[in-house]
Amino acid sequence: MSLIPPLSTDSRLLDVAVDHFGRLGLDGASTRSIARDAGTPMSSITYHFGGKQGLYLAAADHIAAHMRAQIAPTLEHAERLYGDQNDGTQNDGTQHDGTQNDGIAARATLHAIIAGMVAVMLQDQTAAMAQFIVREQADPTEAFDRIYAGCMAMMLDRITVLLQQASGAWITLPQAKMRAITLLGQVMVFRIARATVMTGMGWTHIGSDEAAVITRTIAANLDAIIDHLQAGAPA
Amino acid sequence: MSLIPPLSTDSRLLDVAVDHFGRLGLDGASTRSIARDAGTPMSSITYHFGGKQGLYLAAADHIAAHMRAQIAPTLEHAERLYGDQNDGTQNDGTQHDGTQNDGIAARATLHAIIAGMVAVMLQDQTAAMAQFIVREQADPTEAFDRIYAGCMAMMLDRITVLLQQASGAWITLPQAKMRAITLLGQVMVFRIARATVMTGMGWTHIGSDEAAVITRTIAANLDAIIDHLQAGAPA
DNA sequence: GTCTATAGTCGGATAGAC
DNA sequence: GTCTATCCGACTATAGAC
Repeated sequence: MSLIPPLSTDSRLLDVAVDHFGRLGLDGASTRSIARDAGTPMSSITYHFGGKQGLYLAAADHIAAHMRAQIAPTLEHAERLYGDQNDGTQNDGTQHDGTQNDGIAARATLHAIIAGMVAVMLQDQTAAMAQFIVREQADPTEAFDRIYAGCMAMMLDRITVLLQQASGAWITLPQAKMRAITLLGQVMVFRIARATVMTGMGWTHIGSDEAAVITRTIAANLDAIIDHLQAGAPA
Repeated sequence: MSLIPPLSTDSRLLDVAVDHFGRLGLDGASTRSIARDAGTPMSSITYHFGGKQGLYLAAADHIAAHMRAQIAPTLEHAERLYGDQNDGTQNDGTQHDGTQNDGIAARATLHAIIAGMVAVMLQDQTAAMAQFIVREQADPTEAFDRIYAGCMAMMLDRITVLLQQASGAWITLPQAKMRAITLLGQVMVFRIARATVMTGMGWTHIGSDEAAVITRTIAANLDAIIDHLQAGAPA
């Protein structure tokens, strides 16, 4: 919320806090270390955020904002390319005919979103954020509510609606949401179970080649699932 | 390893340790609390396990053993039903003809394994274990190696081979392993992102109905993926 | 084998100087 | 707004009684 460039005390504290809280948890992280890494005395945390807990909640908001900022451009770009799914007009102003084109556009939008999510998951800086979120899922506090409302709800809902459109509305909304969650799992596993992926695949790092393999695999699964749903076989 | 029923000091310590280390991590958990919950003085940890780190590694082995014990029966049962994939004989002694039957048997075995894994993930007691494993993936120590070697390698490899057989060998081994990992992700998400699932689906608990919905959804995705691969469209 | 007592370190909160 | 100094509680490890 600061107007000063990117180096104010509270902004530095937030970045360090996300990293430390993510890696160590609320109890595990120490305000002393966070303050030291941010180059400020410990009592500045009390001054700016009211205490450890206040900093923790601010870190949660910071994570939600980061995720939103990373995903939003992909979402907008995809929907600009393939047309808004919610009205009957393409971005060039022509009408399209409903189910068929909607399905194709929805599928393409889904591919773009999934690719964007994979890219975010492969960023180094999302490691701590992912751990923060995972910890909050295991024992949700107010921080989870903020992250859920701040970015997860939007992403899940968007993917759910697109899946329903892409499958030709053969499935109910809860069924589509379940599919959206399994898609989330397929993307998430490459962040959360990174060590298993590296060991299992025999990879030493994840470069552009490995990233492409990951994206292609999930994209192929997505196509398989949509085709299956279009064939009218909801489970 | 104790021969005394199920209540020896070290056995109680191990159970409590898995829970505490899982929820709080190596640094976050305290030997004081673990000892207190196990009803034994803190110094018994030094005596039985050499210290905090020793207890931590023992907890990792305990987790691997638990997972193996939970999954092994499902694996054996499935392969007893549908025949061993590695030789040419059914369990009734008759020969089968190769690709076609192998594919059907492999698919059925995969369904049984996935259902078993989902059931394990929905157990309350796997919450702490999953968190333990997630934490080790983010910053692997010797504990991860033990868990990977102790159960994950076996499960991943088995699923990989079965996927290859079920798809009629249209895909390479690395491609099959990638699919196995995405399957793992679909199962995992219902444990790791439990709060998101509950909020997103509007569930208040996961009973047998919800468990059935989860299993059916992943099973449908599995069929979709296998069908897609059989059609000869590897990504 | 089991337990008590203690040494030494590090944590968060806070008061108050500047 | 920024920083120092201090209080008090919790932690691991260890020595040694029984």
